[in-house]
Amino acid sequence: MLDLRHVSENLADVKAALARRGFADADLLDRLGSLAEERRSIITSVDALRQRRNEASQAMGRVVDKKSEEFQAKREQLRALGEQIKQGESRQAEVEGELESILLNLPNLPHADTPDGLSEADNVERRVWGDKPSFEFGVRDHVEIGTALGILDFERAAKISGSRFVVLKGLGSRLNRALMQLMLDVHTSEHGYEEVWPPVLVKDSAMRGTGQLPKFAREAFRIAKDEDWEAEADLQGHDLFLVPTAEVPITNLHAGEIISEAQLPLTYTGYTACFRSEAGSYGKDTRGMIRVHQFDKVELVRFCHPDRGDAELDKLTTHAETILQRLGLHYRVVQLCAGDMGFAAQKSYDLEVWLPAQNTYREISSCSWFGDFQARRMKARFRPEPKGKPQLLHTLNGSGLAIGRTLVAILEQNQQSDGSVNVPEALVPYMGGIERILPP
RNA sequence: GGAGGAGUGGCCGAGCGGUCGAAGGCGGCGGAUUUGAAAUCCGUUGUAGGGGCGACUCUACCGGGGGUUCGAAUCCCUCCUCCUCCGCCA
Repeated sequence: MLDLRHVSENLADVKAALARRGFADADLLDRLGSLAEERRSIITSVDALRQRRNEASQAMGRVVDKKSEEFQAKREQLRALGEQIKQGESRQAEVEGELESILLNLPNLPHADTPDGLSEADNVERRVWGDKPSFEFGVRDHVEIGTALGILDFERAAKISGSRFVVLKGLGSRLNRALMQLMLDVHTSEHGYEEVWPPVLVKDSAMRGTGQLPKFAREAFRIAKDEDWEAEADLQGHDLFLVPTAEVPITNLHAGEIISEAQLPLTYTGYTACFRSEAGSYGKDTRGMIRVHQFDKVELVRFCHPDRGDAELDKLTTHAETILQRLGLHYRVVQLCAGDMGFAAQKSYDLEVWLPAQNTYREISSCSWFGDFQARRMKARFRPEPKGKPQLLHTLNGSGLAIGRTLVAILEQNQQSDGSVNVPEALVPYMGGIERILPP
């Protein structure tokens, strides 16, 4: 969420910044400006009325004879004043409600470093690691490879759960588990993250905190708690959502808290299954396990001092990259342009791994710096040393990595002419010494 | 699912419907004392939003929301959370 004061005092700048990401609803921002003004004048007048009432009420408390006519008359007067206050308060609540709903739907302002552009095509390649593997045989995609090896089963997944699901079997399942362990081990013991295993069902307040709600409700799976199932459209805390990423529960760990500055940065890594409805992506990546409703991911989350955000983003990105390097997977890093960034991000790098069967790089990690955007929604603050006023934290997160897509990349980049797949050296210990997955 | 109990400031904990943003303690900060430290003493110490160049001032907040009242931390309703006991359960 953007700061109301900042937005209303810098309307033109905010409009321009939002336009960079393709958000061009100038009327909405004007509406916000006039509401902000109205809000201030209501507060001023209601406060004055309240002050009058407080003084008068206190005077009444000191009156000895509470049965006197004077007292009765005064009481009538104050009753009218009370009505006025009530009216003012309800108008204030109305105005603030509308302001909040506008603010909750405004995306973050792109950072000055974020390049211009409105689509994926405008992203900027920052670096490339490794070389494209070359094959002297026709490359096959992960669906073919995995199915032939008997480690991926899309047909049975569809039987059980429908399209966009996969069953991992045998060494496929083991590979998935090995990846999870490798990632968590590296991030905890080499990069200093604290490991957490959070709930994957979360309240709407958590989804709001990180920015998934209210705008992207359709992209989440929602669990109804009781027979309200279809009845209630508004989200009043009765429902739970399946997390689309561990970012949600882990970032919300510190919602409503005030952290002491000395504890910063706070860094967490955690594995969760992730659930996405993929509404609006019909027909996109329908084959294979690139885009599925349920996948596994190890996430990295950092909370830091506002001055450190940029450096923290570089660090976080490097941590995610380490995994790809350990696995020997060819990839590149692109910086997202303003229009391609997520709703809450102000600066983002994507890690894109090479998929030979698609002859393209595909996102396997997205590392973002959110500034105080999420922190404001969550009320996550820190206290500057030694005795300063609480200030909003900065939050960052990135996939480290999406396990499913990593598995795809391994199958495709490490495929052999005989249909087997080499297990990356770093994973061999986690695979019980198995170095190669052979066809049955 | 059934029966009870509780939610107050960073923490603990008091609080007859008016003088309560809230006693007291702990913690934090500043100072005195000390060669230094501990101990002791004195002072200070919430958040947010208005107004003012500023000193400052006003308003709101005692789990959330609603109500009663001239006036609510205190009374009523409702929701949420936590705890205890019983049942069920991986």
